[in-house]
Amino acid sequence: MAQDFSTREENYSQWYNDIVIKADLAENSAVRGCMVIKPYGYAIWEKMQAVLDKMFKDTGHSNAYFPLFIPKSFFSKEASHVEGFAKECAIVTHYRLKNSPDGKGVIVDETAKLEEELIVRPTSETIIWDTYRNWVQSYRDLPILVNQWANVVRWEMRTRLFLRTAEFLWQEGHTAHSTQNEAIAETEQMLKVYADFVENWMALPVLQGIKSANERFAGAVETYCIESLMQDGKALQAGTSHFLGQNFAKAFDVKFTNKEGKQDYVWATSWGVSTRLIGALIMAHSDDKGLVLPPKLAPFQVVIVPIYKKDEQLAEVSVKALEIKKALEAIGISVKYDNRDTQKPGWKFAEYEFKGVPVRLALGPRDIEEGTVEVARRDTLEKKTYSQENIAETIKNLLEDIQKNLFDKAYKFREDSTTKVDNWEEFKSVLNNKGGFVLAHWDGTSETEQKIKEETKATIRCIPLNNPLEDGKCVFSGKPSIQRVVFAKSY
RNA sequence: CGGGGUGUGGCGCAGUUGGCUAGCGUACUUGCAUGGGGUGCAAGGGGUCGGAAGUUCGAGUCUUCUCACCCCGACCA
Repeated sequence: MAQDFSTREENYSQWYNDIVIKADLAENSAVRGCMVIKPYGYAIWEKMQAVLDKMFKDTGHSNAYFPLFIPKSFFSKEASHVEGFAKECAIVTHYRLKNSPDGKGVIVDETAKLEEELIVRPTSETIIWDTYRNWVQSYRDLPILVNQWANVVRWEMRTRLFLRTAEFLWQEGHTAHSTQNEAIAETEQMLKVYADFVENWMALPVLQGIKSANERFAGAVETYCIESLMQDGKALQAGTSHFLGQNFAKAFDVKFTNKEGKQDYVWATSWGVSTRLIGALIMAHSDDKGLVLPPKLAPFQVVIVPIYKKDEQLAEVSVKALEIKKALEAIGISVKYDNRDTQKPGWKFAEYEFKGVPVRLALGPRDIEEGTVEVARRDTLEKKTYSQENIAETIKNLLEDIQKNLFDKAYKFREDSTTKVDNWEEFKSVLNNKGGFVLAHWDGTSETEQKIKEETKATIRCIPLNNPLEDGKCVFSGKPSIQRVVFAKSY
């Protein structure tokens, strides 16, 4: 069978869709905007969850679970929050169905109308802060360090698998603190956790920074983010961490008695990453032959494909293959031995290639005779024959090398795609022709950012942490500026 | 939510100004050969043409409505 993928060059978004479908990660469901995450795609999410969950626990957090439904009245308690989410909420209005009078199916029973309508959570701040009120009396009850793994619903107009769906999976951390400084430290700590995860596990370099007022989370005082760059030159926000100040504490009346015996509102944070990370993972590393996965997140890191003609040969090859599998597993490498007789070796090679398995071993009668094994790496598509001696060690090093190579490649791409720009013409030209991150001076006003967005589609992705100060003139308004900020078109 | 497009065996598609038995590729099943990069040959099974209503002697084809998906906008993680 010939090439059945779109290439990045031909049609980037089609290429992305093809990979999601053909690598068996997810598919559209019967429900508009909602996807089915298939086992292979879900396995990646489970790996992400496992790593992040440990990171959260290691920083002192515990998991809990709050309801899917939120009373409508909760939403209006925090003004900017409701404004931010009102337009994309799913609402439960009734609790019963009945048989249709015409005998065809069921209809909503109008007599079963809910006293108070329920919102399907687009995020859980309101229900959680309403709950926290009862958990906090004294500074001794703080901090509260809770995370939940959940699904949320945002009624999006236009959806794309993993990148934007009406329902998605995520984690949301919600913490409460007795001081502002402690809450800010928590916000920054979790940003670092995300950056660590995305760089060291997803092999994707990120910029860490804070959002401009326009891009800030609805209800936050400050939004911190990590921003990554995709191969088409568009930015993707990989994670956010919010310092919520006392906004939600005031809205939900969460007070505590401090050491001085005085009442004060608690200080809050929230932080989250979602299944969108899988979209980032796909777009960051994959090529025209399909998915490319970093070894640390691949559902299985190595696949062994036996080559044989007769059953006796398969038996012989299998002995060796299982021996190698065992040796690899002994040092923590996950291995699939694909001895299905229903598919040909060549077919399997192609399949594992577009599913992004980092390393493929082929083992046949010739190898048995010569004590060798053929090793193919997915990232560079190189094929080499190694001795079976020390094969586990060889593969271990190879996996580490692949992980590093993917990061380095993505890092180089980001560096090559980052441009300093000092005038408006150049700004527009770089965005339209080259894309990527554009570092430019900005006068700090929302109006300017808004106008730039209208003219170029680019937004401020972040103001980097520890950003070097540098006098200059705003690329749009010409007004004085003290630093460059990061502009890009984004997902 | 606006503009454009597409819905025909699992998947990808063809189907003329309405016409008689709805095709092709691939996948699937069986057999034989094959097996170090998506095997070859042969024989088979599978479709109320997205759904509903209408026009007509006759609808995959025309009309209206509806649903879903894709692309481009506005909005958003």
